[in-house]
Amino acid sequence: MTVVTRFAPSPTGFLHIGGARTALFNWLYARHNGGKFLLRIEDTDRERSTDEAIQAILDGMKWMGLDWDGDPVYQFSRRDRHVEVANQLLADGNAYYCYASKEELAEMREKAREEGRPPGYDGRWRDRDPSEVPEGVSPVVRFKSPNEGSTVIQDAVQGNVTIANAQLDDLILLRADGTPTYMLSVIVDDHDMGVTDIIRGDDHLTNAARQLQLYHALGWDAPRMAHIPLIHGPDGAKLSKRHGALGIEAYRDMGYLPEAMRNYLLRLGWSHGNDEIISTEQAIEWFNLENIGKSAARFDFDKLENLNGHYIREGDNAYLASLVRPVLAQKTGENVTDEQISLIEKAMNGLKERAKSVISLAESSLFLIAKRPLALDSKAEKLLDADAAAILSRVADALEGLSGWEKEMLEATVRECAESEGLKLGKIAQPLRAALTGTTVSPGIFDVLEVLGRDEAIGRIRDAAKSEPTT
RNA sequence: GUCCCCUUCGUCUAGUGGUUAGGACGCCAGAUUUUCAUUCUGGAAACAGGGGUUCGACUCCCCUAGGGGAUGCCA
Repeated sequence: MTVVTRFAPSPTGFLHIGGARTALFNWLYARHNGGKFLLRIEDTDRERSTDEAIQAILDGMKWMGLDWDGDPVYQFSRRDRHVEVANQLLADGNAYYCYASKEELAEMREKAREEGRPPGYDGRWRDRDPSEVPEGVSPVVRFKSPNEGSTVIQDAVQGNVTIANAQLDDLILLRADGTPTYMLSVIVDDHDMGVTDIIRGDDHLTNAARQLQLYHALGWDAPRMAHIPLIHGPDGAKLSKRHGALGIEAYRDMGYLPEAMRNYLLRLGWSHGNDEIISTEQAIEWFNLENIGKSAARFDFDKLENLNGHYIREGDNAYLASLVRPVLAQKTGENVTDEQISLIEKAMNGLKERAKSVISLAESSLFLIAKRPLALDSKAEKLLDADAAAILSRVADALEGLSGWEKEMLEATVRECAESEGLKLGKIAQPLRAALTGTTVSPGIFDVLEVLGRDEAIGRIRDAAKSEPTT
């Protein structure tokens, strides 16, 4: 049977990191097995679902590079089908109308707690005579779940998990207003969509038992299940919207690459021996359910950043330049020209070696597109004293005499200057760097010299030396 | 309260009865170097506790502790 997985977020907020990992695992599993990966938007909570959230989820998925098969399924649009199944359950005697009020429910919960019993609805309308139905109360439809025995979840990650049926109360299938609840909708949709494997957070583990009972009552085969552990924040607490969980777009804005996110998230909870750097292609080849860990993991920015640095260093120069472009535009408040981008692309080898994020890549590119005279930071300014100015002036003279402008000859020339001045290369390189970049940190100085080009480079050196050509 | 799950360096993890308990991030030291990074070398750092089972337990069982999840007319 072809594998069919799905990612089923509810659009009540953005796509957070845990959801992104769940989506990734489902995607990898489907791709690994040559199956389908479906997307279903669980928007049955009309109060809290928003179009903005749907858009954020779609955008987040696209950014992560997780493409789904077919069109997204909007759960709310399938409500008639859900009601139909509820009616079938009713007709088969597997469901019933319940007229209990919210107050009664609250009482039941409190009482159960006091008596140390499993909490929940006590089933008072399970077998009640229709003549007792109160006036003017619209009932909910409840599932008549088994009271005896137990339900075993054969989970691909958690192993066999047994839950006593007495622990599970009669859940609501249809609300008083006639709309289906999540518990009903998921199983109907998973069944109708032909989902074979459900991979989701283990906060759904108890739900799984309830859903299994429903599958059983309906005479349907249940999909295979894999409940993956949740991701915690750096402090070990639950990573939730309330606790500083960020939407996936926040990571994009912080300058993380999607390939780094994929690698990091994959490794958070899944392993393949000692492998750390795992490309997406490799991940598709290797991914399985067996190697998913059972314990919750903490999110660690340091490791993400390290991976991000790796993928930036490995990244294609034109690709990186294109990512830098909007950041630069935002930082300078000006439009970035194609010429400037090609300049940055040319300098990319030196730039990307030093970057940990697209943001820092953009920041270190700034000097390339700066206008003369350069603004100097305080350290650069300190470096450019009178002595330095005099030396730079002579360096400018020497460079001006050059017939070409290739890195090798630039380096040879500067080294000669150092030798004739009786100075170590560093004594010239640092002032030169300050003059050319306005800072004390940059790619190799000869690369900078070459990329900047003759006129711009000499101009910047003269600016710093406050000198005119001597000839 | 009730039920379920988890527990190897600070963090992510490998390990499936016999290992000097391995790797990665981070940290520390050193090498390379025109700055910063990269790269390379080395170092400190862990089996939650207690009982069993066994010739032998990180690996199997039980208990305790700690952590997490569920307990909605949310998903």
